[in-house]
Amino acid sequence: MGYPFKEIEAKWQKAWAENKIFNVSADPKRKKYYLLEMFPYPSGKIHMGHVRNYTIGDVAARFKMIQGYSVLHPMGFDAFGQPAENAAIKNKTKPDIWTHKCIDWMKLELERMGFSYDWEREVSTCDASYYKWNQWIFLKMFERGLAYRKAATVNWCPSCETTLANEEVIEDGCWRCHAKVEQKDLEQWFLKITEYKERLLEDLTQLKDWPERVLSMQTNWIGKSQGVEIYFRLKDTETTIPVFTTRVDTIFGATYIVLAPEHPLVKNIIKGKPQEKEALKFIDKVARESNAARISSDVKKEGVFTGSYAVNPVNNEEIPIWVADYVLMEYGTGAIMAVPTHDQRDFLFAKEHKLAMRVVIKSPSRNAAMSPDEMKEAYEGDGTQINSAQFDGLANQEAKTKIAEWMGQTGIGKIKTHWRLRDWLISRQRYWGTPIPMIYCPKCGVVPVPYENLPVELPKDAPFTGEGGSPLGKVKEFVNVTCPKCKGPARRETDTMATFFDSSWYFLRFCSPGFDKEPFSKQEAKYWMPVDQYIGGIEHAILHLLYSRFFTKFFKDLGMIDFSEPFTRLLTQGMVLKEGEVMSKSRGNIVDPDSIIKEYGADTLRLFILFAAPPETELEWDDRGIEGAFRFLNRVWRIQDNLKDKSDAPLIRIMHKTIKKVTEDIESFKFNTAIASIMEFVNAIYQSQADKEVFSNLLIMLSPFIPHFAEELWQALGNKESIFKAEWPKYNPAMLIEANVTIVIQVNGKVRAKIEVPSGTAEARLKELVLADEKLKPWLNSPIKNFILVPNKLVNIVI
RNA sequence: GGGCAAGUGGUGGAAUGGCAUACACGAAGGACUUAAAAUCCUUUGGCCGUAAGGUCGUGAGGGUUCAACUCCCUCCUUGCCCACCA
Repeated sequence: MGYPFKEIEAKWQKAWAENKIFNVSADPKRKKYYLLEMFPYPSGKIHMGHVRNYTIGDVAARFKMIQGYSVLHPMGFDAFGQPAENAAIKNKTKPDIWTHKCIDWMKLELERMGFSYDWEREVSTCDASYYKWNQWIFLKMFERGLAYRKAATVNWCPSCETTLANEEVIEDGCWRCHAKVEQKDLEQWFLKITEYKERLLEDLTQLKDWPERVLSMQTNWIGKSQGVEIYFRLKDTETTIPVFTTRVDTIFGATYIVLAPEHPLVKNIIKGKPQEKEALKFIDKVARESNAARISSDVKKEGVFTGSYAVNPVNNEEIPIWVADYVLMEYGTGAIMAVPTHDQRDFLFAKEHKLAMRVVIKSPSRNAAMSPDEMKEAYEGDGTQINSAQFDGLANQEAKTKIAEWMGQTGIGKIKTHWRLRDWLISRQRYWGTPIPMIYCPKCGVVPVPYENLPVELPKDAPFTGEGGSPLGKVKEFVNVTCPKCKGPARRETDTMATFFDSSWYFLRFCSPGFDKEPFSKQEAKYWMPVDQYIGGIEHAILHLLYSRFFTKFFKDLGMIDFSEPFTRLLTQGMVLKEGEVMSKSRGNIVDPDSIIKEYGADTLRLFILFAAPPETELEWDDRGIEGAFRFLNRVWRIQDNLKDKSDAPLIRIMHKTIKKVTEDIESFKFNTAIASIMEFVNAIYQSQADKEVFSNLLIMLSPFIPHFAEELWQALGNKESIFKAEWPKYNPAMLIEANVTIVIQVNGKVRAKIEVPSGTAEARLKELVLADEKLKPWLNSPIKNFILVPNKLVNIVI
């Protein structure tokens, strides 16, 4: 029962496609708006997360469209990647066939939701016409030394049999299958994202319309930390041990040094010492432990004395050198100076091993410095320098600068900045990805494939079983090539690119999807870019967004674009939950969008999802909420049969208020409250009588949310053009001013009465009226101390 | 351990210094109906009260203010991200 959504939705989806109302081209006379949602991985079925993401985007796109913008709203598929390979093995087909089947099906589902995409711009990253440009970009990076090869210990997932980027290792497990990650040595291709670290960090300040959360995650990931590298000398030798510290103000409190167990110096300095045997045993033990185990044992910090001493360059003090598991070789110099009084980890370690301590910062909240014996924990706060020679008496923050300068001058140390960001490992020993366009020649070495030979096409029939090694290595015609330089026999690179490469620039490709001279047309990109609004999940807050920013800066350096940030505004939508848990196959709590569309229609699904929660927060799925949304649509549907010649004056006032509220709310992505105020408006129509004009405005306001429904009723009113060519209604500010206003009267902050007075009543007159109010009499039994007036709203009488 | 969010009726949520709980769901009652569905109308935070009305109430405690869900401090809980990062 209910309105005939099935026919209506099919009818308008067809009509919109035939009339190409969502197909746009660059039009310098109109203002552009580029709205982009993160394109999906074609798994075969859309889920509620997609529906939510794309519905939010569709509202914004259609809203801008009705406001007269030239709106670019494209869609495509992030089509390379492991799951297609796995699915192809399982279903005894080929990734190519499998993926295209999935794309066709998903496209159908997206069309059924009524999204306003310009399908003429569709791209799939697995098509040679797309990945050709991945290879082109790679070659450009190679020319500039940004793509390089190096032997490295890499994260290896034994289950997926491939290498993983640092970013893809989550708490010692593979990000996809959670299998325990192992370490393995391989020759790999890296992208030098670290070359852009300063710009990636600095430009975050330009991103005023990104969520705070995402900015701080990116900042943490880049991980800039400023400090000093101090050169300790190994006692009785000329060997220096550099250590990195951000707390150079505590240098006079350093009472020992700690090296990471993997530190290259360790084996040297224990040689022949009585502690050698014990130390070797310890190092071996740590080496066998996984990273996770090392981190989880955070309660107890283990370590051994090496038998050697270092000389503290600031005071020539000899201090013991230890090896401990809480120092990591990957960070800093793999060696630290330990200041147990002012660093909690050092404190615990020193207590455990009865090492010396010295206080060098006096807390401002105490008269005298603490003695190390009475300390229960390290003091990590600010204070005044003590026991610090010529720096005594300085505030420690000031001392930081002074000591660093002094060290620089004397050569004791050097101001240094450390970064957490590592270069990006993009080689994958997998089939379903972009072939890396490189050739290995026994004579010429590493030779890039010439531009005119692109694309290096992925062979259609690689024999892959999912077991070890790269499937491309088994295709002889692919591997065996002639060297472009010497024409001698050579071997092709058989690794493919990480799929994050594909998605790092697709937003540029959408500007000119068929362009065949370069990855994108500079002219088109100049018109459409940057993306005005980007929408997607928080799970991409670091990787995808960081890589896209990196690529954008690279294109700027190539002179292809003149902006440095790709996404002006970013919205990260919340997840869809059911019974408080994320919808997922493994939990078995999935609601299939298709079944909802069949039963209630796409408009009902859209309305529910937009109304149930604001876009950024989590959304709790509720079957009854769907029915509520459907009921509302039917309620609006019935209005058309009861239109009158003239609307009531109060209803027209409410309409103007509603227009204001809905316009502002949509602009700030508060779709739930925009819909709520439309519902109030509909309730008011039911209490009153509406004419065609009022109803038309109602439909336009509804159209971004429930497009088929609004279009149907719009044209049923006799309109020949699409509602999306109509004009967004404007409110008349004069209609918002009420003749009478209700004034809330408080006594000592508590509401005691309400009176209705003409809008703009003067204070003296209002006071008179208020004090005459009968209801207030019992409360005004003491002298009035103060009379506070908030115009047209409230008075508070203080007694 | 650090950072960032968030905590409001039976439920999703609204209000960002000025009437706490808009809008919706659910529930209860009524109208229509042979009946049901659908629809329409009414009520719906707790406690006291027949009622008028009073009183308490936005995770806990304190503070600022004429006035605090909103701002400040301390704490608790949950979620997300980072993490022996020197």
